[in-house]
Amino acid sequence: MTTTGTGEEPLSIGEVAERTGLSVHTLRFYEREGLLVGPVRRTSGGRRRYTAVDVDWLLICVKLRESGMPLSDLKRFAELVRQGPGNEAERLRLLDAHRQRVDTQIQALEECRSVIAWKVGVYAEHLARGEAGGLWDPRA
Amino acid sequence: MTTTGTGEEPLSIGEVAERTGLSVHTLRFYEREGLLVGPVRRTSGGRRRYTAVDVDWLLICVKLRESGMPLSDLKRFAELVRQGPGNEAERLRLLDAHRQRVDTQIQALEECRSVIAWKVGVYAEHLARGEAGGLWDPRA
DNA sequence: CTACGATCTAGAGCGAGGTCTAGATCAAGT
DNA sequence: ACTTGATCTAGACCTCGCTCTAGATCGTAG
Repeated sequence: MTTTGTGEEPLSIGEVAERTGLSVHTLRFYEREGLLVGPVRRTSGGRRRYTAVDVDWLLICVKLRESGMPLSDLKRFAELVRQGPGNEAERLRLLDAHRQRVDTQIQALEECRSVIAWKVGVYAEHLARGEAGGLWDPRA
Repeated sequence: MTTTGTGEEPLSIGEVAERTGLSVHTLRFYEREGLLVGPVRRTSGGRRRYTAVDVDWLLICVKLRESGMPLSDLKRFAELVRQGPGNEAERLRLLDAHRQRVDTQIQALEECRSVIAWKVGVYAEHLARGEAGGLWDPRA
């Protein structure tokens, strides 16, 4: 699953940026912040070489961020993984709490959507009844 | 719909804060930023008195913000309403564009949720199979 | 009249999450 | 060797959306 692309050759930061949708700046920033699971390998010349594992982790980060997980939680999660086996229960708690937040967020958004859709309907109907609609405005 | 409460008596900023969930600071901030549809009435002594219309507008603002509309768009929308009838088409465009963004966002969140749920499942299963699980870790 | 809490204005401060700059180095093409 | 473009580091800077402070005033309950 989560195939990263070209088999096994490590990728440059630019290539990873393309594949993850993060900017190279952000990739370096995330690394500095300790959001990665391990230190990224380097070439003899000092350039970063990302492995498929690195990229898979980043893709998960993207999903977690996209769904609103704060960097601090992401960092905590990365720390747990870095520590190795033994703390799976905590990792689970962290993820599950986030999942619940996402569910809540989806519900909230759906409510927003219906309010907005209703207002859109009001305007659409108004316009359909003719631009010339005289007595209208009721503050909305 | 959107009954605001006590019939018709204007409300103080504190009462509006309670009813909208915004802080009094934020209410003043929104006003300064031109996010309200009209200038808020004042008592002789200079205190704000919000009408039911003001509060209804604020409740809509809350929904739009909650669903991620930037303050700049909210401001634009307020300006359009302030200008009065004649620009309904633009109001509609603005709202409808936002509705689409909300839909996209919901879809994205649902995808995130399923990725997260999958990972939660992986951990849960691992833990169920016994804490003592020896060979495990695969970087996640 | 006195207290006390709520409100007022103007403006500073803050936390999150990047984003960009400068100046140097690396690596590949010609 | 030279040019070009990608990367490197450290650190400054930016936007967004509030949030808070100071110091004054209002208004209601004793």
